[in-house]
Amino acid sequence: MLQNIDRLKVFYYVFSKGSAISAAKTLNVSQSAVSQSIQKLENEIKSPLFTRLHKQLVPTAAGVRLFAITRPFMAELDTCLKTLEQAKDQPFGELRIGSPVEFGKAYLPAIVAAFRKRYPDVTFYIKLGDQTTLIPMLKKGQIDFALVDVFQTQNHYLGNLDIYHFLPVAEEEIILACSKQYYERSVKKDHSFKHLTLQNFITYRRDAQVIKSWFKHHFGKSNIHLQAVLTVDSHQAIISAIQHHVGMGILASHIVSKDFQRGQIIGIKTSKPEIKNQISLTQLQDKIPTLTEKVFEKFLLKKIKQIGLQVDRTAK
Amino acid sequence: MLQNIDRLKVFYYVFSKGSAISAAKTLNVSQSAVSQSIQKLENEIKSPLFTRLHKQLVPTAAGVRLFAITRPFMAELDTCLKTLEQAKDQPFGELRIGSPVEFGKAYLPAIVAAFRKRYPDVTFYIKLGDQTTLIPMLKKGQIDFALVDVFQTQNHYLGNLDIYHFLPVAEEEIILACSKQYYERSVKKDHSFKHLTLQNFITYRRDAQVIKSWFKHHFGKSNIHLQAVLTVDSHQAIISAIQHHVGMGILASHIVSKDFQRGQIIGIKTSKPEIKNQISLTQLQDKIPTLTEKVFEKFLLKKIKQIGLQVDRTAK
DNA sequence: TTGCAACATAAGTCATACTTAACCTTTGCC
DNA sequence: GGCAAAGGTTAAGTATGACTTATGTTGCAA
Repeated sequence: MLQNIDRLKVFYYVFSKGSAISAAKTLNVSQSAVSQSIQKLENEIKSPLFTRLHKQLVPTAAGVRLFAITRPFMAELDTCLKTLEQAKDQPFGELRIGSPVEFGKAYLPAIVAAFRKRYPDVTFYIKLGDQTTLIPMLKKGQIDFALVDVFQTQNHYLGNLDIYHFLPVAEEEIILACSKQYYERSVKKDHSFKHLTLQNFITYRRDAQVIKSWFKHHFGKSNIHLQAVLTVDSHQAIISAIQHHVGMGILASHIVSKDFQRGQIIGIKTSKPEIKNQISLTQLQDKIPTLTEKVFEKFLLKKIKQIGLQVDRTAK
Repeated sequence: MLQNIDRLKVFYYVFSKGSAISAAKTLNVSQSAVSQSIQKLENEIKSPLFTRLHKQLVPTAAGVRLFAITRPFMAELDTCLKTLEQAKDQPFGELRIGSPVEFGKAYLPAIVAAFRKRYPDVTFYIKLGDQTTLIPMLKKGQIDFALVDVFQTQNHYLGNLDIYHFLPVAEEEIILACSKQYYERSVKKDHSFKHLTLQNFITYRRDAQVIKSWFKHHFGKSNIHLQAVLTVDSHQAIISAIQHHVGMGILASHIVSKDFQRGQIIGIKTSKPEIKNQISLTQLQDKIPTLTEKVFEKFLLKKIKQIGLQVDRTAK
């Protein structure tokens, strides 16, 4: 590796301008400094870059090769710095967002489309996943911010959560649901703890963690045994299974709002209010948000309000 | 433009290694120096490149963008320097050669092929043209060396020729020739000055400069009027026209050696010996030739000897 | 709690990039 | 042919700024 990359800058200008003097002028240094820089560079790579002709520096093959690499880099660097500059005045560049699968699939595309209509210079990268994938990505700087389910973010193997900043932005009702047919055949309006635990369950993970949380919340009991008739790590599949009368599963009510209103899907009510699952906009505590991020975040909150998922601060 | 490109090198290592300390180790400087470099870089571009997390530097979007540009450059630079290094031990890289059209078409491809069989790492760029195009290219460093017809290089508008080094490498016989049929019909063995000037001529340029040179050489007379029945700036076309009995034209004898031997094409003899046109290997006087160039030049001389075009130093 | 690991900060030192000034060489002009 | 101009090189001194050393800070692990 070169000791001093900076001399390449001098080389670049000498090559482009064809003379040390004009390079010196654009670099605001003396011609002598340019000459010395080029010599040092040549010594370092042990190849002449120019043949000294009278009043001219004529590039050698080595010089041409080096320039072929340097020029595009200088150009790219220039545009890169310009866009970074530009992003200070107006939203610009790529936003890398993490989002829960359901939310990302259901709402983000429309929000992104609306945002891009207003700010066409912003592009997006969306990573769908739960907090176990998104939080580490946040920590590694692979995404700029993440929407995560706070409810599920009790897991302590994510490390210290103090380094993150959580802003609740949306709230979803988490319900235990089944199809109308299944309800009439198996639940039969019996919402007792005992009867419900004997149902067929469709689970996201083998340990049925989320369903157990539901029972904990609604009946205050843990250490339950449940019959998981289907385990599948796709929320879409769970919804489909419920619609096909396989059994009961945990859902965000807004995801199936149509079926819900029509009575095709039934949510189990108890004396307790439904679990509210908060989706928080999460980012690194110490990170200085860019203009683009700030603008998008504001936009996101507005859109979420329009959708009707905004955090209901009067609820609890 | 960045004040100090060199700090990008530090940035590159910090980003790659994921920490300032390991970057400092590979750069053989203190951790503090790395930290300061990064801060200066950030100040300069007025965007944070990393968010400071405990014990970690997590790249920001800007950092990612900058790295996306910097990494490929560093990689390319590395391989470029390596190949420049490599070219010191063995022929390597691209050779840019200028050559007269005829010579380049007739002999260079075979020579290049043979050379590449032995040194497959060498590639070629061949520019065909006469000295009025090749010499300026040499001067601008666009070709590494040129083969040029010295005979024609009297033109003083090429500038001072002292900055070039000429090494005669090949010699071609320049003859005034016509087809057998044309000879029998029009020349009729009359090689007198008067009779010859009355022939039909096929010329390369309107002013028939080369043909007039031939008369100057063979009869010592200038200021001649000639009948140019065809002017075409392609040697190939001239040969073809001669073969089709259009008239007389100037040729390098070796180009038509087969027709010559068979008696299909006839060269005009006088009491004077034929004009010898020297092809010289020309390069910038002060240029330090690379190993690749040296090896190829040696190879070229050998091949020219094999072809039988070598300079006959006993001739004059 | 202590020690450690990684980064930030401050101040002083030293390297080196730059300047100034001289010199060399070719070109162009009178 | 002599002289100035233009472009580059060389040499020596200066001054910027990069690096070091030492210290401070902060979370994590033991």
